[in-house]
This record gives sequence, C-alpha cells and structure tokens, in this order.
Amino acid sequence: MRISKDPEERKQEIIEMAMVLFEEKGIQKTSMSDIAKKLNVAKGLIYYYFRSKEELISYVIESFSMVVDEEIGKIMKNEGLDFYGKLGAILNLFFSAIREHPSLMNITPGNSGMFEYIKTRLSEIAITHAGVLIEEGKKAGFIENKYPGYMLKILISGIADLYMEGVTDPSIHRVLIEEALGIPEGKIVLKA
Amino acid sequence: MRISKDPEERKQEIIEMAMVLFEEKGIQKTSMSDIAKKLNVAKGLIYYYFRSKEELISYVIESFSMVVDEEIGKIMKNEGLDFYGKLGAILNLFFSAIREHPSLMNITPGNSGMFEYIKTRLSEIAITHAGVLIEEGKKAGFIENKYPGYMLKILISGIADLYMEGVTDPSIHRVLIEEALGIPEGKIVLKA
Amino acid sequence: MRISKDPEERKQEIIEMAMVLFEEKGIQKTSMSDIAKKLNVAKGLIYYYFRSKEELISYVIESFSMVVDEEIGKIMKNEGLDFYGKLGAILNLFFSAIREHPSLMNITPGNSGMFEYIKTRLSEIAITHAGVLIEEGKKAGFIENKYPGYMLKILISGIADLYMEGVTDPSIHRVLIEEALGIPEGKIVLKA
Amino acid sequence: MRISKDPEERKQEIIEMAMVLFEEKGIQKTSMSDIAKKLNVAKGLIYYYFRSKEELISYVIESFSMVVDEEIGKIMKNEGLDFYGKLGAILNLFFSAIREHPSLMNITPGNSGMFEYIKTRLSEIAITHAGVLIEEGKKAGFIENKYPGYMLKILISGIADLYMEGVTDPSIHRVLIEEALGIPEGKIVLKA
DNA sequence: TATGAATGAGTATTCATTCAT
DNA sequence: AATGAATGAATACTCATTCAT
Repeated sequence: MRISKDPEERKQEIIEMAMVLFEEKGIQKTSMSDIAKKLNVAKGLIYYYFRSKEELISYVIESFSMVVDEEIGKIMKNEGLDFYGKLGAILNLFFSAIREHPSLMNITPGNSGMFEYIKTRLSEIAITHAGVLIEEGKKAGFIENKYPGYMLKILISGIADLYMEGVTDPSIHRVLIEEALGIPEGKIVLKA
Repeated sequence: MRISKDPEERKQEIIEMAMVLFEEKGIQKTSMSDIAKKLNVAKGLIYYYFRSKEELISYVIESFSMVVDEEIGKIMKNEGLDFYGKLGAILNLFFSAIREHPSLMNITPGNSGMFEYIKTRLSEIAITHAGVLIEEGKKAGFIENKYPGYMLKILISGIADLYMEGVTDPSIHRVLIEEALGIPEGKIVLKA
Repeated sequence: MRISKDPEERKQEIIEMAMVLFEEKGIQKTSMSDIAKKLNVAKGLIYYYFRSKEELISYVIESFSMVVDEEIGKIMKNEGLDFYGKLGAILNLFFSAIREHPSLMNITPGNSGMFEYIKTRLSEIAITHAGVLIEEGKKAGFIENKYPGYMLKILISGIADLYMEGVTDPSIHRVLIEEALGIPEGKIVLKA
Repeated sequence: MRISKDPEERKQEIIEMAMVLFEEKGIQKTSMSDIAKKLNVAKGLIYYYFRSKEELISYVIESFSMVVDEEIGKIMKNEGLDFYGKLGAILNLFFSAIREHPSLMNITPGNSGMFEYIKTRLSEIAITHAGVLIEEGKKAGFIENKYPGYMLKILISGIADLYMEGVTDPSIHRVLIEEALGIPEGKIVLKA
C-alpha cells in the first residue's frame, strides 16, 4: 500500500527515525535500509528527501541542535530569572538532554556514536547564547574567570563525559560548576 | 618473500602499524588490508595474531594506554617534583599526547577517531594514579575542591575537546586549570 | 504552477529536450528525471506521453532522422544543382550535422551516444534518396563504381568515424570521397 | 567449495567470461554479478582482480585487440606474401574477427555494444602496422591514394558497418576495397 | 608461521516506473 | 493534462573473515 504524506511531515519522520536508530545502534551500524524498513517505506524514498546518508546525518544533528537552540533562546528572554537562574537553566537543559538520550553516547569500538558530534554542536550553541549572559555576569562581578566562555565549554563537555562514566548525581555536577566558575555554593539549581 | 619473526615482535609490529593508520584515517576507514599492505604481510597473518578487527582495536588502545600509564608512574615516583610539579607533569603528559597526535581526534560522522575510544581509558588512568597525589594535595591544603578527581577528569576531557576546536594556547589551558582547581597563578607549568 | 499545453506541442517539447540532453550526456546517463527537471515538468507527465524511456528514445531518433530526410528531399528536388552539386550537398548535410553536434558521438564504454543509434538510420536515408541520384550518375558516366550505394554508405560512416578520431579537415574528406567514387578532383565542394 | 586457481589463469578466465557476456547482452546490461555468477565465483573475487567495472572493460578490449595485434605482426613478417597478399591478409583478419563475433555489434537502444570501442581500437592497430606496408605500396606504385592510411581506416570501419547491416558478401567487400584503393581487380583475396 | 586467493553478506545509491490526487 | 510522492529492483563496490597450501 502506498501512503502519501505531506513532504515536510515525511522529512521530519525520517529525521526522527534516523535519530532513534543512530542512538540505538550508532551511525555506521545504522544503514539506510534499516531506516526505511522501520518506517515501512521504500529505500528510494529516503533518497528522495536526502541526497545521501551524510546529508541525512547532518539534518539529524541540526534538528537536535535546533530544539536546544530554541529552548536556550527562551531562557535568555525569561525576565523572571536572574543571572544564576539563567545559568542554571541553561546547564539543566544540556544535562537533561544527555540524561534523556543516554544512548546518544553509545560509543563502542568499531561504532562511533552521535555524541561527539552533538556535543561539539551543543557547546557552540551554548557559547553563542551564553555569551551575553557571561559578559553581564562578569561586569556585575558574579564571575571572575579570565576565559568564562571556555570554562563553560569545558564544564559542558567535561560533565557530559563524566555522565557517560556513570557519575550522574546532579549535586556533584553543581559543586563542580560552582567551583570552576567561582560561584557561591547553592546559587545554581540543577534538576535531578 | 616469507619473513618469519618472533611472534611477540610481530604482534607488536602489527599493533603499532594499526595505531598509526587508525590515527591517520580513523578506525573504520582503516581496513585490515590496509594494515597488512603497509606491513608487507599477508592479510591472513593478522588473523593469526588477532581473532578479529575488534580484538586488534582493543589491543591498540591497551597498548597506547600502557605507555601513558608507565609515564605517569614515573612522574609519581620522581622525588624531584613537588605537588604542583607532579600535577603539571601529568597534565603535560595528556596534552602533549594530544598535541603530538592531532590525528587521534580525527572524528567525522561515520568515522570515529582513536581519541573517542581512548579518552575514557586515559582519564581512568589519570584518576588511578593521581588519586594519591590529590589526596596529598588536599591534606596539604594545596587543593580545596570537593571532588578533585572529578574536576581533574573534567579538565582533561574538556580541554581535549577545546583543543579539537582550535583552542591550542597552553597559557589559556593553564589559566583554566588553575581557576578550576583553585591553584595560585603560575604554579602549574605547561609546555608549549 | 500547472501549465497546460497543446498535446502535440508538449510532446515535441519533450522530444527536443531529450535530444539535447542525450547529446550532452549520452543516452544512459540522461535520466527521465533530468528531462523533466529541465522542462519544469513533473516526471509523470513524460510517462503520459511516452510509454517508456525506450519509446522516447525511438521518437527522438525518428525525429532527428525526419529532419535529415526532409533536407535531402529538398536537395534532390533542387533543379539548380547538377549531379556533383547534389552529391556534395548531401555529403555536406551529413558532415555538417556531425560537425555541429559533436556531442552526438559522445560514446564511452557504458554510455552510448546518439550517434550509435542514428548512424544506421541515417545511412538508410542516404541510400533511399541517393539511389536515384546515383543511378543517374552511373548512366551519365559520372560514376563507375560497381556498388555505388554501398560505397556511399562506407564513406558516410567511415568519415564520421574519422571525424570522431580528430580528422576534421574537409579537404581531406573531399579527396577521400573523390578517390573512392572516381570523381575528378575539385568537383565536390565541402563546407568548412 | 573453494577452488583456488593460478592468478593469471583466473584473471584471463574473468576477462573471457566478461567478453562473452558483453557480446551477448551489451556492456551496461552485463552486471559484475552476472559475470561472477556465470563463473561460479564470489562477486568480491572479480574486484580482487579488477579495481572496477571500467577497468575490467578496458582489459577486455585490450585483450581482444592484442590478439589481432599479434596476428597482424605475423602477417607483416611473412615473406611469402607480396604487397597484395599482405593487404588481403590484414583485411581478412579484421573482417573475419567481425564475422566470428557478430554479437559484438549488438547495439540496441538503451544498450550500447562493444563494437564502437573495439572498432576504433582495431583501426588504430591497423594503421600502426599497415603504415609501413602502405608506404611501400605507394613507393612501388601499387597505391596512388593521397591519404592511404585514412582510406584504409574508412574501409575497415565502413565495411564493418556494412556488415552489421547485413551486407556480408566478401566479393562485394573486395570490389569496394579495390575501387577505393585503386587496385586492379582480383588482386585482393578475401575469405568467405 | 605465513600466504593470498576466495568468500559472501552488506552498503549506499540510482532510476525507470506507478499511481493517488 | 499534470503533479510529485512513493516504489522496488538493480548495481557497483567494500571488507572482515576463512582456508587450502
């Protein structure tokens, strides 16, 4: 049976299924056939929407990033949050993304995960959006780091790696962040 | 021509060539044939020493780790170094490994670099060895971090990622380390 | 946008675009999609007019042949031309077609050019029309060849092949024709 | 069952089977799988010997040409033959090659044959070897053509095309050759 | 120990063709 | 008349792995 769908919808459907499989099995071990089969769709259809596997991969990463991007935008505009509130919210966003997609980090020999690509992309986003926040924080004296942007990147990528190794307690993460940024204890609130 | 060698020697030879090629081209894009060709050896011989590509990969990683492991051991035993000296030397070890093997991090979607696999292993080693050092540092009041081991891990993996994105200036790395560990400026010395 | 056209016009439009692309890229490397895209038309429309790619190909060839057919007809009826004039005009027609459509002969292993298909058809046409001319020529003593029709075919197809190999000088072609047909030097005039 | 063969033998075996299938079905319609299947051999083996389909094709053509090349060499060295004898022998060689591989010329829309490639290659060979013969013939006054090399090419390629269209009578070919080269009737002997 | 020919399952990609709208 | 999303079979090519010698 032939089921036609709105192109945008179909495209999104493919991206989402690819994401799921990339998480589950890693990028290389997920074949274009796998994706088509799971969607009950002909292989050719995927190539109707994406020129190549590589293009599909970048769409998947971009799609993941965009969601995070939008969320951070909202946080930055939220006037109900002060400096520490915003910082905490942003960090939460990242760590919860990782928490909810543990398979993202499925790196095993012979099969690299999506994690490394997404992590880089995410920390780019973090810096872009958090730039203003950090400058404010520095001016207001909340932060005294010489390279606060870099420190933030390190924290995000470093804690993500910690997470991968099983250190998942947010209170530990909180302490590490506070120490590295020289922030008073308890100012940052991380969700479990 | 058929050249017989001491088995251990041969095995090591294969591991080393695999290491070189994994660095150069990434793990997936290095085929067993590539390795055999470079060694002027028949494909079958590699399978005589290693059950599978996967087994070879893990030997390569283990071999790389062991070298680092030994080096750290030497640093720890070096009585000519004080706390900061040892800490600096250990950090140097990691960052210079990365500096000298930039191809280690040759990660592209669909082709993982050695680094992806080694990173976890390396930070395990760091923690194992640096455990004593850090405990000493804490007792002696050099370090006040609540979770100094985790902080170290974050620094190693986070700075490695920074490095990948082009932030290669050691003086920046030094500042980040000093701030995160609450160490007085200039105590740690990183080689260029 | 949906543009309706007169069926015959549309059909001709498709044939012409196919011709252009077949010349440019060869027949196999021209996909039905390519043709549709260039015409700003949906793929399905081409299948509305032609049952299959094969059918389209034969229409294209037929269309090309018909043009040549008509031209030769005009030459034969042209009372202003004598025997040598007509013969020269016919030969010109073929060689200028090749000269003006060098891509016609775009043959590479695995991708045949239009010429491969057209050549036989063209020489059939040549013989059909030139039959009368040649008989006249023989009767009038202008030509003494035993099989002038075959000789003509050989010249057309052979010189076309010469052309493909880079021998493009019309004065060389002229000499070859004159020698093969036993015609006095300078009687045939070939355009550059 | 696994049957190992001498590499050169295997390579030749593949080339020959490819030749047969290319003749039968045309180049494009013959897949690498087809060739493997007919040989009762794994697909991969063909790629062990030939980098790509394209490489295999050129080996097939080269292999075919080499045989002809050698035969012509023998004729040229044959002191028992005079000018006309050698010329006849060479022409015989070509036309009998065509006669024995009629499927070579299996050109149908959507499927180009090997013929065009081989024809070009053959006429190159003809010119190379016949160069000396023709110069001799010209000096000795046997031939008066202005461009005897080109005329020879035209004859070979043109008569081959005639053959394709069903004109297979060698006596007709003989006359055409004699007329085009200005050779006395009956000097050239073509086998049936 | 060592060779390298042989295997075979797998992979991305293309494209003529169909069909519901 | 026209659209374009969907199909599915085919294709070239790769590579880890095996095995007879």
